[in-house]
Amino acid sequence: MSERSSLFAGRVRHTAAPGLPPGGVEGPRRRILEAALTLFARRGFHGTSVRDLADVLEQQPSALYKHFPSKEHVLAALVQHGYAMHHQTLLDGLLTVGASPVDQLHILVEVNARSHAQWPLLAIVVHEELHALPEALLGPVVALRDASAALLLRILQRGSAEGCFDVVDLPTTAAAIGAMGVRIPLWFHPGLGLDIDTMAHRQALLALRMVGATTSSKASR
Amino acid sequence: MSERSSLFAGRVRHTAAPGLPPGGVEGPRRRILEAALTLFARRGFHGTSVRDLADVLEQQPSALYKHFPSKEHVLAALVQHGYAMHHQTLLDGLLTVGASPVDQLHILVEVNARSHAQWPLLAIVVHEELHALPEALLGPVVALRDASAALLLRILQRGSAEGCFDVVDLPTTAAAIGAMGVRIPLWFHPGLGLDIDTMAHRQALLALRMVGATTSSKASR
DNA sequence: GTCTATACTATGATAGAC
DNA sequence: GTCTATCATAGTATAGAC
Repeated sequence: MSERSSLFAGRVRHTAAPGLPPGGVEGPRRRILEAALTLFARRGFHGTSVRDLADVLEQQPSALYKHFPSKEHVLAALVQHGYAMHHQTLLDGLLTVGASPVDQLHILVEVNARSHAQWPLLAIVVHEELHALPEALLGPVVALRDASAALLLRILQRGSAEGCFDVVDLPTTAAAIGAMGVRIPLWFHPGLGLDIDTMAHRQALLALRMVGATTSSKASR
Repeated sequence: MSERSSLFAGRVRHTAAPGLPPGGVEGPRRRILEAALTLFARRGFHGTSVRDLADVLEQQPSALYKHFPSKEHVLAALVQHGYAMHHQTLLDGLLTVGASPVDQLHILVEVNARSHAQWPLLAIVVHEELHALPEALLGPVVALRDASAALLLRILQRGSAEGCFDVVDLPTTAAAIGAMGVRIPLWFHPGLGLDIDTMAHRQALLALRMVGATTSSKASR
């Protein structure tokens, strides 16, 4: 339980390449984003200088400014990429199930967990470096995050209204379910002998337990 | 659900004074720690300069170096203070209950939640800025954190062995329970119309649900 | 124990040649 | 689109007077 594992705090563990999900940008912009992703995840946005980034890329700092107008724009692109991918993942998951809140919560938690486990560097940067974005770059990005949160809240509300959930307290429960996913990059890694799909499935079971809905057509191990 | 609330990410919200729990240091060192706490929580360790800190204190940067040998030592003192207070809180809580794993899990989650809700600035700095500490200052501090994590794990293991818990998966469950507490400073605030004790009690209920132990002598609302 | 003054380095970003 | 060279500022930390 040591080697600096952590249920309560920590930072990123392994430097899984590529780190950045496919899609969106390509070419030199992508190369820069991948390098920045690793550095920001390990040392933080303010802990990473433009020179550090240029060193990893084996380029001069000035070369980066042909692709991004500032260091902050690099972070903004990463966060945007992360939230967009994540939100799309949630929507894709929801499309695979029916109208049952139980099934919807199950799949939402499952794909959320898979997403965080599969792209831990991106999850870290998005969650822990967002505060470094200036207001101007924050707005568009936060809208996507709020949309994802709203999905969870709506499912919990519908499940309560329909009587299939027994939700103790909406904000506390939603926050607990969200927290479970967000923290994945800080403790989960392949070396645990627990594969991503199993872990994701078990998080879904935990979420269903939290809302008092132990039975699910999808929950049968 | 907007105004930048956040189930999935965020930063600190309100600047509740004093922010730093009582005990330990006093005098000028304490004044410095309190100012640093607010700044580190809001802008991060690397996002805060010694000049920023001196400005808040209405002193010259050089004055700080009579009390701390470096900026990193200020962070180390904060993290140490935070982990020590937190661990003591957990132990104090456990002393108030008997040998039942159900009661022990209940009280552990409850006092953990209260601690995070009451000292959100400190929790933020401890959890999100720990990575900025150099190895030399990290060791002693991390030992306390691991001891706290071990308490939770042992309770879960005992409860499983005694048959009062049905734990789906030890690391996943422990991480989920820990995550729930760690994220409190990012969404909970007094303005929600949910007081600390109620929220803490409900987190304890959620934890008991996660381990399949819905009944508890302390859990009766 | 605080001040003024300053050393020295690192930082984000730009200019202009190729 | 990358390079060399450089600017202006901000960074951590120290020296020495009071």
